[in-house]
Amino acid sequence: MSSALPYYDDCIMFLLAKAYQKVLGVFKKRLREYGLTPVQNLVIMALFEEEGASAGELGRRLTIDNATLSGVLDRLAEGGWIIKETSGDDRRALQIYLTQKGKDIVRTLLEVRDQVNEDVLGKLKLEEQLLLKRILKDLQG
Amino acid sequence: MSSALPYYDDCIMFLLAKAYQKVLGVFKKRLREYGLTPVQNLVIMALFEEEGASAGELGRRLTIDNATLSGVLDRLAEGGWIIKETSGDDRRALQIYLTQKGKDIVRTLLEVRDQVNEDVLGKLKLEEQLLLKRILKDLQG
DNA sequence: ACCATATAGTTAGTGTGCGAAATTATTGGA
DNA sequence: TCCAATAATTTCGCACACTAACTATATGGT
Repeated sequence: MSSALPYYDDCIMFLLAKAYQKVLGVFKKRLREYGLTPVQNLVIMALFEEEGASAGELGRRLTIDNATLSGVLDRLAEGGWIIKETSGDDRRALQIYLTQKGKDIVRTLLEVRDQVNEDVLGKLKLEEQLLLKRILKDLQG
Repeated sequence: MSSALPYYDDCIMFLLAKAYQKVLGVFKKRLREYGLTPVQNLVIMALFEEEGASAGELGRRLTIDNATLSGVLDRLAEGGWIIKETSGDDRRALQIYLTQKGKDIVRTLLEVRDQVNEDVLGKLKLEEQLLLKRILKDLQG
């Protein structure tokens, strides 16, 4: 007498999708007042950690496709968060820098991240939080 | 003496995003030969479990936005997987059914799900798998 | 019966993700 | 030096995801 579970209750893709969408929504809402999206946030933080990075370097660091990143960078430049220069060493490549506006938002973005982490993970035991992070990293590899 | 972690190593949104993208990619690749996307797969399975469902019911079950679902249903109908009828009870609503082609793919979709689960979760201990699923469900709520 | 309100679904606009083709610049031989 | 193979980025096309606006239908109260 098996009471069949719904299909998606045993579909890891579905479970990940919905957890991700939920968390992304929280993040998005918190960023709205700054006019930034979650992905734009990630790119700003990656640039803060690696000034003058090229698009390729950012893409590798963030696992974002070149084709996707190209548009994200355009919107960030248009919003005055970053500057795209062509590299002197290799004129195919970009050197991308945060503007002052970009640098000024970094502290806020760190706070937003920590608030979202707390919102989302707060209800879990510390050991569960650590295990979850470890497993999610393992899944990527 | 804090050796600062990269920003995203302590950003649950990022960790979820990348794990999800990885698993989604595996799923997508396995479905390509059938001409279905992962989301289309989900809708077919939900319809299999709830024949004649309306768009709203599918959306609630799968946590998919009406606006998104509308396009997904169009593409499924165009591919001959489903039929959209307007309900007699309430002419605003749809009654959506699998075609024979849609019913015939169900067994395959179950196999694909199980293969992907095995691919992705196989390296984890069983207790880790269960904990992961539980936590992901908790995050949604 | 009538109208305000609510509900089901579609459409438009923006952002993201990804495969594939195109563009421009670099490099390693022949 | 010149040309083929590579590499960095962009562009195009398609599929979602989500917000807001819109259409069509239902419903409840007067």
